[in-house]
Amino acid sequence: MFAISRKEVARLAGVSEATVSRVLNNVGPIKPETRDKVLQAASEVGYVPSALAQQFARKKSDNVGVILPFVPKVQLFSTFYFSQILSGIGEAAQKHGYNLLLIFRDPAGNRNYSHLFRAQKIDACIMLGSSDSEEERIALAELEREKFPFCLVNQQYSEENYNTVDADHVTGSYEAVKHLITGGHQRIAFINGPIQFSNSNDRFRGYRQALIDAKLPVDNELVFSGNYSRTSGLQLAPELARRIKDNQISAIFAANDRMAIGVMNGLVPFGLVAGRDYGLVGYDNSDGAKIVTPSLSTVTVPFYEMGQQAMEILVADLNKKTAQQQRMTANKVLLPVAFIKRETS
Amino acid sequence: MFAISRKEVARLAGVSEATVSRVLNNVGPIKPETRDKVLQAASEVGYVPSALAQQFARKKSDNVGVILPFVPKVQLFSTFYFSQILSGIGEAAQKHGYNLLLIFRDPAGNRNYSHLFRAQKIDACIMLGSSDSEEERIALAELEREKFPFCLVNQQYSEENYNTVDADHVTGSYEAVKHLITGGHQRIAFINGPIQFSNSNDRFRGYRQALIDAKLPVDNELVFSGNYSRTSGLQLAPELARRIKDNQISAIFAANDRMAIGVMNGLVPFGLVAGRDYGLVGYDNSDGAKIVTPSLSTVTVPFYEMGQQAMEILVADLNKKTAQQQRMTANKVLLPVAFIKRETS
DNA sequence: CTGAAAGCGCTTACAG
DNA sequence: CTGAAAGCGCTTACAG
Repeated sequence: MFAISRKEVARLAGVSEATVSRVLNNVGPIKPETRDKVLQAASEVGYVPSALAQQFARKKSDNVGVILPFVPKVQLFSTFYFSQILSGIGEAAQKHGYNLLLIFRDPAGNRNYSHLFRAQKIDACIMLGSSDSEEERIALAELEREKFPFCLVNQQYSEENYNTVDADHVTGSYEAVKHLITGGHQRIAFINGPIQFSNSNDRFRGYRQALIDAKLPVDNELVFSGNYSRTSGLQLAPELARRIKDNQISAIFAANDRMAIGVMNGLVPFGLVAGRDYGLVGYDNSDGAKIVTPSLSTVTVPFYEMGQQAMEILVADLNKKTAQQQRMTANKVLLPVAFIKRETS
Repeated sequence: MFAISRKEVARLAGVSEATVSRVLNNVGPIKPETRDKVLQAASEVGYVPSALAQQFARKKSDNVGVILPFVPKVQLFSTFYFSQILSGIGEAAQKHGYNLLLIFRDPAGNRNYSHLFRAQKIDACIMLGSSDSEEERIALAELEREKFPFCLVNQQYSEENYNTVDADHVTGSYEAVKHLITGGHQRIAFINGPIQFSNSNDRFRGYRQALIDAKLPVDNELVFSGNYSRTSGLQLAPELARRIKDNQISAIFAANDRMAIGVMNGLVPFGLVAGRDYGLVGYDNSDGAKIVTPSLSTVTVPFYEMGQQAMEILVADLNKKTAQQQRMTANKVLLPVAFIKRETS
């Protein structure tokens, strides 16, 4: 149960403890044979440096925090969405020697992100599921003011100079709607998610522009809103069914797959089948889109790459900081998305 | 950018630094007015203790590691599965003041879990997606030998005395198959996952027992194997189609929903519809089971609770350790599952 | 009830 | 190229 100490290694190798550290950290000039002696001794006793002591001495935790919506709410979000992003973050973190600290937002709505930095629990953090609110803005502004490195994923505060990794949802939505129009649809309903998410607004802009470019009217009566859950799509079904049957709606574009699938499932009891009685396009290219019947046309988003890039940006920032570089200008990355045609459209 | 130090607080409150620590940690007897002075001073200067220094001094990282399959492979597993368990772990961790350190297994197959403990990066860990292999057994045995607290989720090494949280997959599978038998099915195929997972074996045992209890033969010709992915189910479709049409198979029980859905999707081109032309039951009650058409009968597993319990077991172990209690006997928890009837059966 | 001091196990500037 | 020593910011046994 006793940890093997550095002292032991030093004794065995016949050098000072400082030299052991230097060899193990590959720092400073070391005589090759000294290095060998130390390495030999270290592996002999199975020495493992204490990360706790290193972090303390270096004043660096090597942890990158990943902020997630508070637990019960995670379910509301697509698990697909988070898993993909998280995997991407994990891959890049591993590559650069950082640990991932998972942090669920406080249920009480408390947004004290800087506390995590002040307590030195994390060196940087990645915000997932961030949404525009007064508290969130205040919390992010504080991080910025204190120069704590962070990066937003899939959420933008356009007027702010924050690191951001997002996907081109305007174009993605534009393509989705354009596809429906090309397919002959003129009355296209849009089901959006909450407007606290910048990517909801992006989708609306794409939807709107596609209509305008096709010289079709933008009718507020055709814009609905849900909360990105399947249930919220399901609940709109009766209203949508009525309008489809009245020929007021011929196709539907939903801001994510889950709502699209909710709609699709909900319209079946009304005898309405996607792809046959109305066009339907979702968004995200989640696992669900492939397995539903008929399969769901959608827009694929490079979530994995988004996670990777967010991590890369932070690593770059952390290295700059080490190099005493001052003001860093924020990095804003926008990745491409792609429309995927399946059976519902 | 300068962290406010404890020294500052001590000066302001007119006490020693030791007293500041005592007040903030609520340890030892403190005169109420001293406490007030310190608390007042601390909040005045916005003092936040360094977690790094605390962890170092206490020789305790407050981190619980969550070991996940290595990144590319995470996709093979159901994201649903991990999200649920992770949320449960997160909830319990938060409650007890532990941080979650996400650790993806080494792609190289290296299983040096103890290194994480020796480096003091984690105080305990939870194993997700563990499967029976020589390397895994060696790595776990080492943890046990060193008395590093860990807990397995959804995987058992029955002959070993390890902390384990699992669900009663034998009964779950038994119920699923019994339901099919009750529905009049006599030739029930079983699609299992890799046998390195104890829960695959559990499912087979449940399947087998249900047949035996119903005085039906256990026919090896009816047992197939996949890898828990949708694709592996899809690939079995041609063979299954042939057998269904030959009346050799009347129903299928798949070890998870994804394979069941793969089968279901794959049989459609053969004109075979689940629930009409053959009975089908999956396992997990994933999101997918609800959205496919026809909806999939399945077995629901309390993943969230499993995560919670794993964390609770570890917290109890860690507290015991602190209290110098010696040999701890492992905790083995088996949670109940429930069959859910939907349209495919 | 409180202070002075040792100690946790490293890193790293300084001196040689 | 290497050693002696200061310092990182806490906790906690010891003394009073």
